[in-house]
Amino acid sequence: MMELLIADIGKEVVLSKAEEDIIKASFIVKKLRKRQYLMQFGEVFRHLFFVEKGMLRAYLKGEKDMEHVIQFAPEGSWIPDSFHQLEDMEALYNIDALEHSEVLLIDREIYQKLLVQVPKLEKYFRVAMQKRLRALHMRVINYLTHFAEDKYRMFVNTYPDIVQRVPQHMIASYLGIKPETLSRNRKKMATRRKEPALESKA
Amino acid sequence: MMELLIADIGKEVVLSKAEEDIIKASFIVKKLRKRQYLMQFGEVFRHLFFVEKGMLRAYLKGEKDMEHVIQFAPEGSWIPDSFHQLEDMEALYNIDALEHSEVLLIDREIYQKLLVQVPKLEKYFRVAMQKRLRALHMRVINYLTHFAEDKYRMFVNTYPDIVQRVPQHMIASYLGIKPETLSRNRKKMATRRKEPALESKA
DNA sequence: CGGTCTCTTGACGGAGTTCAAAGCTAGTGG
DNA sequence: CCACTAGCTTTGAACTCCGTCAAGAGACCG
Repeated sequence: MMELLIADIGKEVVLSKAEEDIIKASFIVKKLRKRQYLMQFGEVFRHLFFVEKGMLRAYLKGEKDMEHVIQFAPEGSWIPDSFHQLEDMEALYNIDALEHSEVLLIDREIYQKLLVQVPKLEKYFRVAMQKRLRALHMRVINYLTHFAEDKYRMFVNTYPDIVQRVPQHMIASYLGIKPETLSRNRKKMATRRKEPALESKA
Repeated sequence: MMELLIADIGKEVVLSKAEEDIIKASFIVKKLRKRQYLMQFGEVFRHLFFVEKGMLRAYLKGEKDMEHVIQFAPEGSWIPDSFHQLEDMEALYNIDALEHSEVLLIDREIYQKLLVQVPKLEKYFRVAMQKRLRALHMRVINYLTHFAEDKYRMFVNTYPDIVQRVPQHMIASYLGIKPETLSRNRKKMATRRKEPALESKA
């Protein structure tokens, strides 16, 4: 229980057994079945979430119920996109489970207390935030390189594991392209790899 | 001198006169003329920058010397995109001045010391980082809306001041569209506003 | 007043979207 | 355990928005 969280923190700072116990006591475990909501647009959210097992997704709905995927959160991730909203506030998006998942919840008030009890966590969270900033940055840069094919290629390189686990149309949504376009591009990429040089006559 | 920085910090935390002085002593003022570089791709950068006056821009060069604007930084901003890289590292992009500007530099080692001397700055910087995360988030969401016109409209709503001060082609670059496209869209938007209903015959 | 920088406009081509339909796959319930 | 359905991927054809290339006009600065 909570091994992944403890391990993730352990990558940044060294925890005593006592500190581990304090941390563990601050979280609540919640199990989600596939498709189940963790949070919905407009709710006031009082918690931070760590994905211990499975995969979650943050997304919002645009025109004609178009879904825009904001973030994929496989086990080991914080969601939403860590901590950029610590004040009380209505959620800007929906979060649901793409697989049967286990999520660790921490109330934001308890989170504040935890930081006082185990100050070295400050560093852990600051680093997590920096990682997210960097990732978002790379994503923006990715969007600026124009072609859909390049965007997809970059996504596959960066998140090979996620590609295997989520439906294609959600990746398309994350990249800001249509599922049909992604399907066609994948085909193009595949055939190109098979026939690097093409004979004009047999 | 440094009024804007002190005022910006003052919005988050209350500073004593002594603390103000410590802060002021930690920064160096640098004046930049229009087009002058503050930092170039590949340099190891040892400083954080606060824009006290004028406007700066972070950008990178892609294929065929295409410039991609990453960030606009008017007075009151930190650049680059605050703090996601505090370790020694080569700059990922160029930063130059779009107007005659004044920038406050702080060496990263001195920055670390400053945080120890004036711990309440931790909060200021954490909040600044959160603001950046949120802004980047909104930008990603903006990219997901397909049409160039929508992207531009959203930019104008979010940064009406910047629109007035920087060349259009840089805004186009920031949005990931071509200057020609932006020009055409602006025209469409303008004419549409002038003639909401159109007579088919005179 | 000359050069650079910027914005505009036109014509053409190409990448991506839309709409529609059919084939696949996997989860669910009988 | 099979059958059925709902969700997902693929494919096609027509169309649209955007990019490319090119040229010209206006604005600013030295």
